[in-house]
Amino acid sequence: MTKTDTLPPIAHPAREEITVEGVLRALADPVRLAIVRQLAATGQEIACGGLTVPVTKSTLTHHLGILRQAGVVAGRQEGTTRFNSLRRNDLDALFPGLLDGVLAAPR
Amino acid sequence: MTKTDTLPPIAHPAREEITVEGVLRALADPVRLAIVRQLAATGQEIACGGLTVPVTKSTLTHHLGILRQAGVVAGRQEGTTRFNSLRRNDLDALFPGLLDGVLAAPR
DNA sequence: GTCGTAGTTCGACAGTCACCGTACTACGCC
DNA sequence: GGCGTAGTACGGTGACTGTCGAACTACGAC
Repeated sequence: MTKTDTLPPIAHPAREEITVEGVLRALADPVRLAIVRQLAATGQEIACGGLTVPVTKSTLTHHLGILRQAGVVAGRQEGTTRFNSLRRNDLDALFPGLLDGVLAAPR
Repeated sequence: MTKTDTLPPIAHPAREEITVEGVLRALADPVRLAIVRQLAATGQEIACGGLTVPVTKSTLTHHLGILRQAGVVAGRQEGTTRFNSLRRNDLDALFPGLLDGVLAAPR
């Protein structure tokens, strides 16, 4: 059928699809770690333009894509703005303590 | 003086030298994750030859070097055998919950 | 001394990755 | 409609990384 059934704008992995290795690989980059830290610090959604990272827009899109594919962040489209949020519930449920351990680290 | 003062055979980072990013990067590889899992499962030292990994000896040496540099594992030389152990104390002190979260993950 | 075993070192090679600039789409406002 | 802004897609490039085989060192046993 050609009607607009559900029409998911962005693809995210289901909770069961998230793997430790994918998450670790996603977090093992200074830029992505900075993104996650900012999302965790505010505890709110942040638009791409609201993230403070030392890379260009295209590179930022690249990193957000990796974080999204790994199941670390979720994206919500609203107009031309894309709001990113941390999938804390899923990560804490799958890997309890992991995210807190990473975020608590001084460096 | 040229006497044998302490004479550390293998160089490991001090606890303060360990960084989150380094640890994450070290763990973000299936082979290294398998090594860490085996070390954690037994809770004891394991010689290089006692590790079950699908790579050659030289590649295994390479991975152990990365894990050691990151401060994840410690190596102790005894004759021609090198015993590897998990630096659980240091990791738990620096990043509480991180290692447990990783190890508890089903995949 | 000789031999076998444990592990490291040294290129070399293929694949991946972070990064960028440019071009493009989509939305909102005038 | 026309324009500016938000973000994505694409193509390319340099750097890093995982992998291997072969050569090497070091220790222990015979």
